[in-house]
Amino acid sequence: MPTALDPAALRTPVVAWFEEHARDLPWRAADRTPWGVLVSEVMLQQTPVVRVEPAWRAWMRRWPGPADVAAASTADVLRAWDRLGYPRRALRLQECARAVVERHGGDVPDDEAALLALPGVGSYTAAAVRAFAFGRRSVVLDTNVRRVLARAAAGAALPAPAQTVAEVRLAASFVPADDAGAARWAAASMELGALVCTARAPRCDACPVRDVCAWRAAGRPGDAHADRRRTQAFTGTDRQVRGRVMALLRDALGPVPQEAVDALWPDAGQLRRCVDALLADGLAVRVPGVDDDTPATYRLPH
DNA sequence: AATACGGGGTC
DNA sequence: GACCCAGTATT
Repeated sequence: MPTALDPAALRTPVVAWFEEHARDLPWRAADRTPWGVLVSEVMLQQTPVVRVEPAWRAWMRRWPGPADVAAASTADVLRAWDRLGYPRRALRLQECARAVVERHGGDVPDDEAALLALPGVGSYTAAAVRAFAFGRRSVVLDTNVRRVLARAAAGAALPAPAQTVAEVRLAASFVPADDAGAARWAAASMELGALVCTARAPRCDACPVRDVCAWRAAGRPGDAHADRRRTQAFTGTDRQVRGRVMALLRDALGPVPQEAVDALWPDAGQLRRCVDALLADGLAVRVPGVDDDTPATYRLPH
């Protein structure tokens, strides 16, 4: 086991690099609001920055605060979400807006427990909102930070498939004690992972901590967990079918007849199961025909 | 601890 | 065609 990496030896160059190279993202602007930060974090759950940015701008222009989202039609919310993926996140975001209005008078809370209690907010998002919206200390551990620490501190090519307690403890040991420093480290370490210490082709030559990186020192060994990482398929899965149904309902001007839904997918059984699941999830609504001769229609929830 | 959950860009 | 993306909720 190599000598433990001194937190400051990693932090100082990374934060300095961040001052120079931070992207100019709208949810980082001086006029940002806690709600805007929360919206960005939910949109960024499994969706890349480049796709979120335009959607976030349009969303925030249309619904600047949680009360605006709370009052909106769910159908409009789902259409504005468009193709950001996992539309249940849009549903949760609206539930979250309503919870912020009802529980907190329209102000995003800044304490961990209250944030975690909001729909769609898990450990990462709660920590990120604390740091980026309120400048408070928290342990922000997303896929970027996990990778940076796995390489720089643990000498591994990639973090383990599932987050471990040891990993959280390691991450916590790098977080400065003060609020401002912790928030800065969170943003800087994430940005390094996003721009330099990337999953695919890391730009080690441009890395501010190449001299202290354990992975680089070890000769950039391969991924030890490669055998246990299974890539999730998409083609032919329920996720693809659900996506097609949601796209049809989103783009439709009015109710969609049963036969239009039926034409979406060749496997009638799978399609049926997926539509039923969407109804159960609250992502779609089935409107029965007025009599036995008129077919049912489908639409987004109001 | 595993699994479900979108969709698109990139190598 | 595989891999990845500022994860969360459920089982």
